[in-house]
Amino acid sequence: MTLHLYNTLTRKKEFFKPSTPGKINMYVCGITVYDLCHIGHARVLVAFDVITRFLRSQGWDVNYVRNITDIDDKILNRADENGELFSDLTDRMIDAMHEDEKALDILPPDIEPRATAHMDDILDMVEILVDNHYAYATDNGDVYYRVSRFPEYGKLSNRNPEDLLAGARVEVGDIKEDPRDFALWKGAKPGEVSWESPWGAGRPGWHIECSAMSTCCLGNTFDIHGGGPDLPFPHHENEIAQSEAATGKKYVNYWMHAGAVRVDNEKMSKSLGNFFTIRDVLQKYHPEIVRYFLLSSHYRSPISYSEDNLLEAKNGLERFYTALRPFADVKAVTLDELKGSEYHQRFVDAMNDDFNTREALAAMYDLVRDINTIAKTDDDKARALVAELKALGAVFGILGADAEAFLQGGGLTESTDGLTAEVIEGLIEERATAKKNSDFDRADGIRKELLARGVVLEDSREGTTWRRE
RNA sequence: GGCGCGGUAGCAAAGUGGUAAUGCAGUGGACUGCAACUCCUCCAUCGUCGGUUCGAUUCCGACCCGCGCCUCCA
Repeated sequence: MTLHLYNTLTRKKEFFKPSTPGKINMYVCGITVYDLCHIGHARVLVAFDVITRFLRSQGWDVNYVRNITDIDDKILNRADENGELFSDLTDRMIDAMHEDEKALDILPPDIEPRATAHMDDILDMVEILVDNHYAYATDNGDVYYRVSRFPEYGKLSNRNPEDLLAGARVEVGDIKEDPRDFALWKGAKPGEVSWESPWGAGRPGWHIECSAMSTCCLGNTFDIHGGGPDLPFPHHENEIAQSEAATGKKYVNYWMHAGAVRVDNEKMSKSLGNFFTIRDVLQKYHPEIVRYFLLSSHYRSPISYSEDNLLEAKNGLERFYTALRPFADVKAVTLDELKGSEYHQRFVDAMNDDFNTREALAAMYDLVRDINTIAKTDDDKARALVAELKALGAVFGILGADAEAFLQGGGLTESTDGLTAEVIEGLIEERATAKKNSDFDRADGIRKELLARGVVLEDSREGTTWRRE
C-alpha cells in the first residue's frame, strides 16, 4: 500500500503525492510558550514524531519544521502577572518544553523557528497584504486582514463566510471594517514590548507568524501542515487566507489534525483548567507508557486520559518487554532487512494507511506471540524475530529500554516501596536456599512478603527473576 | 442554530459487503513443589428503526445518544 492520509481540507483520505518526488516538507504548529506543556500538547508532539520516524524509515526525505510562538497576548499577560520580562518567561518555558520532549524521546524538528526571530518576514508579509488591499491599517496602529477580499475564506473548516458574518460577535467600539477581520499586527500600548513597523510600534497578531515562518522555511507551497484539534478554525483558516493572498499560490496540499485528549469526557484544555502537564504525568509513569498510551488510539480519534488507560498501557507494554527480556543483547535490524516479513508488511501497510498505529500494534502483538512460542524451541529464529520487534518498536520510539530495568521498575518513574534491588536479590538467594532444603514454607513466605510490596518473583530453569507490578 | 466527528465484547481499540484484529481484565486447560511468565481454549450478531442487496456491522435514509469547532486553547 502506498501512503494515504486524511486531509482536513477535503475531509477525505487521499493518496499522498509530494510536490517533489521522495521529499516531504512538513510544518507543524508548535507551542505558544506561556505555560508548561500538557498531555494534549504531548499528543501532537508524539503523533508527528512517530509520523516523521515512520516516513523516514520508508525512505522519505522529511523536512520537519515546528515553530515556537514566543510573542502573543497570553505570554504578555502571564509575564505581567509574574512581574517578569516576557522573554524570561518564554525562555524558561522553551527550556521546560525541550526537557519534556527529551523525556518523551521526541526527536527535535529539523527547524524550530521562533516568531520573534522572524519579525522581518512577518512584517514583509503584512506589508504585501496591505499593498494588495488584503489588509488595512487603523488609526491606533493595528493592521487587520480584510476577510471579504478572500472569497475562499472558510474552505478548510467548511464554513460559509456569510454564516461567519452572521455569527460573528461584534465588540463595542470595534474599529474593524468587518467583524470577521482579524489582526495581523497590533499597535503597542504604552509600556508594552514592541517592534518597529511602518504602522508604528507593535507586535504580530496570532496567525501571521505561522504564515511567515512556514513560507520562509518551506516555500510558498508545501506538503503537510499539522496541528492540534482546535486549530482548523480560526488559526489555520486565517493562515490560508494570509498566505494565499500574499503569494497567490496554494498554501498547503495536505492538512492533518490530531484528536483531542479528554478528561472525564471533556476536552483537556487550558481554558477549562482540566489539564495535566507532561511533568505531572511523567512523575508517575515511565515516559514510554505515556508514548504507548498516545499511540494506542488512532491519532485523529479522541483519547481519554485516565488512570485506567495509563495502567492498561503499562500492562500492554509489559507484555512486549516480557518477551524481550531474555534477549537483551539482540539489536534491532534495519527495516530494509525486513522486506518479506509478514509482520513488517502489516506494520508498514497499517502506517501507510493514515498512520494507523493501533493496527500496527496488533501486528506487533502477533509477533510477540510468535516470539514466545518459537523461543521454546528455536533460539536463533526467536532472536531474529526479536530483532524485528525491536526494529518496529524503534519506529514508534518504544521498546528501546532495557527490558529487565523496565520490568523491575514496574513502569513507574521511581520505586515507592523502599525496596532496593540488593534487598530483593538477597531475599531471592535466601529463598533459593530454602527451596534447596525443601523448606517451601519459608520460600513461599518470601514470595508472599515481596508480593505484598508489589514485587513478583518468577522461577525458571535459569533461576529466579523479579519485577514490580 | 451552523459545520464536523463518533457510537464495535467488562474496559480499551482496529477493521471489513459474505457472521469481527489486537491489548487489558475474566473462563477453562497445559506447564509449575506452589506461583508468575508463557502457550492453548472460551467470551461481541458491531446505538435504534427502515431501505438497497442473494447477503450489511460495513452502503443509503431517519432517529436517539456522546463529543468537537464556531471565543483564547494542541
